[in-house]
Amino acid sequence: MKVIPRSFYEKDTVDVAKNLLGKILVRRINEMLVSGIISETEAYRYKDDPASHSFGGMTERNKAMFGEVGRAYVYFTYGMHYCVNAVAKSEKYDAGAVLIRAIVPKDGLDFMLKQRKTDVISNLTNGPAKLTQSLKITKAQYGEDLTKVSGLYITDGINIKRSTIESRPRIGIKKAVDNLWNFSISKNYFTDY
DNA sequence: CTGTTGATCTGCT
DNA sequence: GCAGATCAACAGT
Repeated sequence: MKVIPRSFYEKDTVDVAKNLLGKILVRRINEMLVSGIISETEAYRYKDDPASHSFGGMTERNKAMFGEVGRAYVYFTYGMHYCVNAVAKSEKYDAGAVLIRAIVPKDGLDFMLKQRKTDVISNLTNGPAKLTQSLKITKAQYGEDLTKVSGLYITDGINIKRSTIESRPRIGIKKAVDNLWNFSISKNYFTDY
């Protein structure tokens, strides 16, 4: 599997969100690999996106969104949950990131089950805070380079046809509801597979 | 400094 | 369907 180069992330945040579907999110802990196929993403942009963390300008928490593309933006929310984003933006914007909302478990099932303290595989990584728990992603991965084989990176995966991508309003968002920036692989894609 | 709200999930009702 | 866990940003005092 080839690691995805930085140039992949130097495009419009919304396009990168779509392109990330089907790619593999890989977490390396010591020599062990834990990974999954990215099946749902959301785009968060900048001044034109009131729902984005970066909308109000740079803060200590969101500064990764203004930094180099192809890096991880990890944030803590609701007092107990972490979520992962891949920093991605075109030259037109100073900030932007793609939230990874769901993956399909691939390698390291045992580890994930242990992390989540459950035996229901379908409930392992089907939410943004669930997948970070399964892959043991925390603030320690803040700013990690996703374009190199490091503790956290993204590689090539399966090919997704453009027509099998579904768009919806982003989940749990009240602002900018007209932006259909939640992207997922149609369930039919997996049942046919 | 204080109170509210949130890109959430779990467990109970 | 709702409370609880309880951190960071923000608006208001």
